[in-house]
Amino acid sequence: MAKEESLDPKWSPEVERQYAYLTRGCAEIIGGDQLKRKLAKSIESGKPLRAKLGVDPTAHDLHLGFTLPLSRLRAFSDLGHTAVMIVGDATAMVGDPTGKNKARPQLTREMVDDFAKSYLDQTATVLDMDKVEVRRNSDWLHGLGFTGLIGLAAKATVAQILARDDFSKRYAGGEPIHLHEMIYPLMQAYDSVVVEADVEIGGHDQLFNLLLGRDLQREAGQEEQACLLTPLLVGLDGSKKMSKSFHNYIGVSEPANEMFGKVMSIPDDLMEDYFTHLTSMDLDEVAALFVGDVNPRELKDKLGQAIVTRFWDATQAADASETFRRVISEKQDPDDMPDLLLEGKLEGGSIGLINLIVLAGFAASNGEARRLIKQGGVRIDGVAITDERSRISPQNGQVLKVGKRKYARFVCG
RNA sequence: GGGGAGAUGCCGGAGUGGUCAAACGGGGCGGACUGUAAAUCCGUUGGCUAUGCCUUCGAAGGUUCGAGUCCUUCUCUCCCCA
Repeated sequence: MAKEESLDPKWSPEVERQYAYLTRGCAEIIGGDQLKRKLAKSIESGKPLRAKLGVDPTAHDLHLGFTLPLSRLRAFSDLGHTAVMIVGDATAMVGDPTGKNKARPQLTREMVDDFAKSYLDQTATVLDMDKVEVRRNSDWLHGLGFTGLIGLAAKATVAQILARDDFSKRYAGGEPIHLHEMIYPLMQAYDSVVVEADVEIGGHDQLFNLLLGRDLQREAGQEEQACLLTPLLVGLDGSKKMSKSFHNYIGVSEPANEMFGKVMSIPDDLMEDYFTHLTSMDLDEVAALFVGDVNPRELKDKLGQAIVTRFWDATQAADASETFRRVISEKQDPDDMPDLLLEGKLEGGSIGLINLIVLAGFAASNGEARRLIKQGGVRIDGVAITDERSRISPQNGQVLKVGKRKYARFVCG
């Protein structure tokens, strides 16, 4: 990469500025030199570049990992280029095989439409949707027909597709690979041809897919797209990539307190990564944070507030920080907690503790409630109760605490 | 079309007739500790009207006093040959 750039040092400062802005935090850049050339041309002609990001609507929640490519797309629109967001409603029904060790369940039309809507809503937390060109790839993919599909399929070889890490692993591991999954990369690569993308943005695991876009564009007589690969954000567990299926994610629309708390739970080593990729802080500034003696707790608090501010606002961020300190660090009760209506639930003014916990929704079964009690995780007004057979006579306003974070206030009659 | 292997709890993966609600690991949960919902350590992890009972090891039948473990059929997957 460095070599490629040094070949042509004549780029104007404006090209370099835009390039740096657009590629901030990228894990890999394919065709970086091409991108600079495109930028130079665009600046000269006043014609904006077309930056493509494809998103398959396959679930309701958008998590912070998705915001990395979204932020790159945002960078393009910030600079006056055209952000093209492709809602992969056709590809979603096939299912991206990337990183999967098994085929995804087939989604129905209704599910995809539903997901697409909530995706776009959540995307608005990062992008200014008025500036985004939204396209659905069913518009062209569904009209391809069998002949068109054959034509597409002729563009790649089985060996090429199988060379992908995820496929080869599945193949080697004796996992099923369906034909339609092999078509997937072609479908999304074809999108690039249709929207005439100058740049495509994607997660690092999408490398193969995006490269195929370049191939198809070349064959179609278009200039190849540059590819900006964002790193895969590591999830809360500190090892696997953030993903819904690993339960290690923070959703973009989670409540401020929840979001803040989850940030506080990341391993310390992850902080720099999160500062880099989830805030817009200057990279030098980020690096400076980690120089010398730093209190990880303070730093993580700062990180949490920065992230909550981005998705909510500064006031909520400050509140979340404060609440966390009081409730978690100092083990005080939070200000607001759900009421637990006990009217009609009591017998002779009392109730079994186990029933109470299940009633509050803090345990899925009596057995779980019993376990929680025995393990000392149940408190009423701060007093631990460890006898599973206890009967409680709840008083209005008393606080039931289960585990570290589950609270309810009794409301009697 | 032929031959072989396999399907176990949230996940991975042991288990080959009773002592199996099922080893072990991961994850989850609880506790202690702490600078945090980090790290570490300890405990726990099917359900119930609970020293017993019920449901669970791809599905349905069967053998047996007794089956995750044996038999039959079925469903699904993988591999090899054609």
